[in-house]
Amino acid sequence: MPATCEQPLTLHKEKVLALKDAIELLSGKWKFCILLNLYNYGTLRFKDLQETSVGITPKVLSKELQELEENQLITRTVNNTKPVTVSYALTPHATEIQPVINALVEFGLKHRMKIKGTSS
Amino acid sequence: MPATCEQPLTLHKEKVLALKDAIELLSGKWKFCILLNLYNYGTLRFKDLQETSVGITPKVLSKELQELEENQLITRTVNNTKPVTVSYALTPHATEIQPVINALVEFGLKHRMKIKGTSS
DNA sequence: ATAGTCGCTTTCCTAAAGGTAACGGATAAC
DNA sequence: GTTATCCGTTACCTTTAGGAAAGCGACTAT
Repeated sequence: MPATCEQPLTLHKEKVLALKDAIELLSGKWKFCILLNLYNYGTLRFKDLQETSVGITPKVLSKELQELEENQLITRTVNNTKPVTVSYALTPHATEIQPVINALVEFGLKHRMKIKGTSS
Repeated sequence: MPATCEQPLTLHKEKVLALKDAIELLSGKWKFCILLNLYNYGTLRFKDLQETSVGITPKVLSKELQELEENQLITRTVNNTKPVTVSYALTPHATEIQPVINALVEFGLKHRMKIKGTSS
């Protein structure tokens, strides 16, 4: 039905499925933010993530971290420190998301200028 | 607090804000999918989008399109055809999102192989 | 006049996301 | 023994996203 079709239909459908997988995994208010902080700082403890992801509550942070770990995007390491601390870090597999985040950040910056300049 | 800091704090905070803006705008189950279809086909009518975004209901599609239009990512054009048709197309500003979608698709493909190969 | 297409809108509902607040065990400092 | 830190968990609640089903106005074809 569409007027133009730039690529085979099957290839396009595969892309749609892959996109839906990625969305199912990463959508929500916090996951990208958590990952960005880990990209920037390398390794962060629970409390660090609570502070850098401004506004998140411990309950939600805990849940997001579990989901990211289940999907092998981060690792969880318990350190035997004085009060127990837990370190979170990215897995190699998570580096595949870095281009996504970079692109999102860049779009966000441009969109800010575009929209907030227009509607004022 | 974080162990390593690869860039100035202010720059990082700006990135976090831009990322949150982008997430607020694009998160959800359908927006990326709609945009991908428009990238692929160039221009689509309401019903085309309903078919290519498999599973979406007219109500939700309508809402998503309105939000995308409000944010100047797509244009809405009413054609004076026999039964009324409406064409949706991307704005130049929307091309900024293409890298995001490409990166998401690529991640989705790799993640499929990684996870579904592992857990079987 | 009946039935179909297209682009929605409306109503109703459920499930999930996410927030608030308080508490828990472990350990350590005062 | 009281307080504090760290990493959560639990219980409860509100908000939002999103799905199901039906209808509607304009037009067309039979």
